[in-house]
Formats: sequence, C-alpha cells, structure tokens
Amino acid sequence: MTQQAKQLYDSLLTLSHHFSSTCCDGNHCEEFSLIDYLALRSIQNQPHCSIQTVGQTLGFTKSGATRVIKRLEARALVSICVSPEDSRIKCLSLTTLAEECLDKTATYQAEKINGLLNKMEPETRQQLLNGLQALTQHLK
Amino acid sequence: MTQQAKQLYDSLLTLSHHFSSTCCDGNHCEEFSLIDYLALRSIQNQPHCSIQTVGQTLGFTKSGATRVIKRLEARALVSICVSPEDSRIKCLSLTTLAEECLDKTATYQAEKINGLLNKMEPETRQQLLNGLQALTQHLK
DNA sequence: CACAAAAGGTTGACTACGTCAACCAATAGT
DNA sequence: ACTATTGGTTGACGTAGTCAACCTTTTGTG
Repeated sequence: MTQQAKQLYDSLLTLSHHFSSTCCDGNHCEEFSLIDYLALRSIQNQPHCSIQTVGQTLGFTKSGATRVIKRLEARALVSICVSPEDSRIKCLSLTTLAEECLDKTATYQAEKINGLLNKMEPETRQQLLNGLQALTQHLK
Repeated sequence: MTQQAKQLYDSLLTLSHHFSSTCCDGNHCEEFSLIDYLALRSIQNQPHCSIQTVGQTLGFTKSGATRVIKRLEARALVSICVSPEDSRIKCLSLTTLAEECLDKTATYQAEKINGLLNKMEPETRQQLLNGLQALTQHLK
C-alpha cells in the first residue's frame, strides 16, 4: 500500500521534472517556462483576470505576480487595462499571439503525448487518463 | 484522441507544478527543491556517482551540476571524495542525514498520496499506477 | 462627510539558481 | 614527450521570486 504510493511519488517526480519547461520546438512559436504557461492559461480561463488572481493560482506573492505579468507583457503575450469597476484592479487578457502560441504548444505537446500513449493498450490509456484526472481533482 | 492527449497534458502540468517543490513539513527534516531531491536520489542510486552524472540526469551543464553539489554539501547532505581510479573524478555519496531525510520525505509524501489514492476505487488506483509507470518508462 | 483601514499594484534591495566561457589538473593517445 | 580530452571549478552574467516600503483607490465607520 505505502509501497504503491512511493512508486507513484517516484513517477510523479520524474514527470514533474520532465514537464518543468514547455515548448513547441520552434515552429514560429514561443517557448514557455511552466510558470509562464500556467500564468497564461490562468488568464485564459478567467474572464477579467487580475494580477493577484494569477499570483494565487501560481502560489506567488503579489510582487512575484507583477513580475510574471510584466515579462509576459514585454513579450506581447498579455494586454493590460484598468478595470472599469475598480481602478485599482488591472484586467488581464491574452493577445492573439498568446492564443496562437498556447494553441500550438498544446497541440504539439498533445502529439508528443499521443506518441507515448500509442505505445500503451487502449484501455490502459483511458484508465491512466481517468486516474490522473481523479488525482488532480483531489489535489484541490 | 488528441482531445484525450490534451486533457492528459493539462493534468500533467498541474501535477508538475504541484510537485515542483518537495517537503516533509517540519518534523526535523530538510525541505528540498525538486532539483535537489532528484540530485540526491541520483547519488543514492549510483554506486560511485560523479558530478557530471548528476548533471546529466538533471539536464544541467557541468558547472550547474557543480553548484548543485556544492549547496548540498554545504547542507551536509553529500560527502565528496576523490576517485581512487581517476583523480579527476569526485565520488559522491549521501550522508546519513541525507538518507534519513530522503526516507522521511518519501514516507511523508507517500502518506499524502495515499490520502488521495484512498479516495479512489482500488482498481482505479492500480490502473493509475500502472499507467503512470508505463508512461514514465516510455519517456526515456 | 472625513478619516482611518484595507486592498491592488509597483519598485528597490536582496537572494537563489543556472549558463557561458575561461581556466586548472589529471588522464589518454600516439 | 607532447597534445588532446575529460572532470571539475570559478567569475561574470541574466533570470526569477521574496520582502518591505510605498502609492493609489476603495471601503468602512463614527
């Protein structure tokens, strides 16, 4: 039982290391750190995402979040405007460049993962997917 | 199909972020970055591990590897001696402190993971484990 | 209404971490 | 012997995030 969990932990750490940076290998697309990628996705999923919201999803302080957003803005990946309701808050949104890059990256990585999955039995594959989704669900 | 892979990629990134630092929450034990933890495990698994070997398993340059080892040595987690066969090479080994910490950390994390696994069906659990191990195997 | 408290965000000083290039020492090849 | 190669170290550098202090805007209260 605990043995099972230790093996799982091992696999998870290996995977974590492997996916700690994210790219789509050239193809006129940006390369992202895991953090930057998750920040962009956080902005993508929230309608009027604030800077601190990004910080919370990443587990950063607000100053850290500011810096992440700053560099994404410098790369023309996010656009920033002031909230009409509360002028302290900044509303973040993705540029079309960012949308494209996220899409390309997801597709590229999905293909790579597909390559791995195809080496597995179809039902094992589905089981893995179900298991992982259950696991990430319970993480929250 | 690709949809499946994209979902999987999502889950993997979430997990990667979650496990990017490793601790056993006090308990008289050290807290590790993912890198430091993997470096220690690399040393643990290799009989007479050299510095560059660590660098290779982490995907670092040799200078990066030197720096990782240096800080682990400063924390009294690795001991270094010169290889009797080739005096250019340094042999790394874990101190007993490191052994203890790795063990405690693995146990602690395994318990946490067990908590998650227990929320899943027993067979789903085993399927997840099998699937993940297959996946990490194919990564190499 | 006024004024203090709270909340969003920014910035400077700092620390941690890894790369690059140049370097030293030791081994290997011829 | 003498050169090339290999393991390792170090200084200069760039990136990245924290902390604390700060500004600005909003909120809450007497």
